[in-house]
Amino acid sequence: MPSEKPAKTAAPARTRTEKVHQALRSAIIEQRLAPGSRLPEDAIGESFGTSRTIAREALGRLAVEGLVDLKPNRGAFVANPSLEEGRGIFHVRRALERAMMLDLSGKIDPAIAGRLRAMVAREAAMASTNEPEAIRLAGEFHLTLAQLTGNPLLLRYVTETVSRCSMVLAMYGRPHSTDCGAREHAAIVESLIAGRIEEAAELMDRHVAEVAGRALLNTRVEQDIREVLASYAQAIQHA
Amino acid sequence: MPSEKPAKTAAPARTRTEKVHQALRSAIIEQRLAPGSRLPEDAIGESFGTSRTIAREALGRLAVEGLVDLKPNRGAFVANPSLEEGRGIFHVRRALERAMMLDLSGKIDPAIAGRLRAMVAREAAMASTNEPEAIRLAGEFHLTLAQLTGNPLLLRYVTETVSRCSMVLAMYGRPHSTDCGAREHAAIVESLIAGRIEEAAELMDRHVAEVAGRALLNTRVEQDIREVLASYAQAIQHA
DNA sequence: CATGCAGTGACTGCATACGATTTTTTCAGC
DNA sequence: GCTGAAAAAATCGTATGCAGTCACTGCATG
Repeated sequence: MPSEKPAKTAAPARTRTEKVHQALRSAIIEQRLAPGSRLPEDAIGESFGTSRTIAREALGRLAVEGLVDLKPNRGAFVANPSLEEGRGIFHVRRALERAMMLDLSGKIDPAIAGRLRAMVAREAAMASTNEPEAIRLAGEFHLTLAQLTGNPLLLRYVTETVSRCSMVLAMYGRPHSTDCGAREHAAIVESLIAGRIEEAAELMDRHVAEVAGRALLNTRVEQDIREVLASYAQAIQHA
Repeated sequence: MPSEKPAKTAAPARTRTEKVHQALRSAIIEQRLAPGSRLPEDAIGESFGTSRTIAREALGRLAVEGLVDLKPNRGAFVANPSLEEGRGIFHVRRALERAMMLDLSGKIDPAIAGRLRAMVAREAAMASTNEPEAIRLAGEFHLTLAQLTGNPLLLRYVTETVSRCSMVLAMYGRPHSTDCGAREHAAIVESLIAGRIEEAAELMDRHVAEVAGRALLNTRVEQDIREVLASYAQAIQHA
């Protein structure tokens, strides 16, 4: 049982289905639920004090979002993207965030500028003291920018890709590879505020590419049980 | 009752939920269901010979896709994007399809080249004789390219945006504004086959922008009842 | 010792039932 | 006839129950 409460997102979540939907999403993104693990409807219902109906519906929606795999007659599993899929997700995110920056042209007034600077400052402060919080803030930074475009679809896609990217990073990224984000975010914000949109877009593009590169290039994680067991099998043979 | 059968998509759709999900999606995209119309769970269940459970789950998933609006305790409605949202959707699509083209670098072998040329040829042939089919083929062209990238997320997003763009076009586009697509598609394919990826991306970018522009730029539809009634109110005052 | 097969258990797929909430209709009072 | 409140209808939100399907275990067989 997790000791700390899961982070709450924005919306109030009227119905239980939505509550469970969001809770599961957070749990998956925050890696409380390991990729590939089973998600039985019963267990979820019991955890949240609801019936299977709710759990079932939430799982269906998460499947649409790509956070869980739904296998017919077998049940739901936390998505377990391959390294290759991870690269693909980052690729899409990069394109989206570039478009997002271009869309922000003329939408940065002084009040917003202040808010963005404050966000980045908080992020920088957390970088050395509270890493999980820093990671969360880094993600929120991108989401805030997406929100500023006023484009609901863009917001949805950026939200989804950011979620899945953090999942991929947790799976394949090296630890401590995230703390460098604040400085880059700051540069992006300053370009944005100065109205140098093209430059900001370029910076963002490189930022996302670098985050992807840091994590995905050289790491390799065994996907298959057999790969994991191979080394043990060898050990046995040598013994 | 519709006389022709709805078009079937790729997947076999094992469960009834998935079947209803896909059927509703097709119905919405093909404009069989007008934007804004109610989607009562009972009615849907009855139409498909299932219980509300199925209908409800399908609606929830469609809501995640953005094709229906789910209002708490009120029910589901076919999405009714404003002109502004329509522009936003096209904006996202443009970014995605640009990324898609760049992703196709080195993935066009002779066999694929042939397939693409054939597709465009069929499209051109249909342009004057069978317009609905031409529109369908035009959409399929984009989907085929997305599939060729081998990036599942990109495919999903392109599929979604293409769907929603055709919806938006049907709502706000002028009639007969779609037939010019084949020539542009041909140019894109030739650049692609020749390996001039940057050029192909540029062409695609302009292509999507133009499709959007043709439809959305000069048309204006009153979104709000009040806007519609404003002129009448004025007339009364003048009388 | 490896392989095939039937029994068992767990879990999903779907339908139905009931309480809650919203919308519409009805009807009394002005 | 219009306004407003109360009753009625419609429809959603959720729980529960049953049947179907799949995976797994253990045993028999080559």
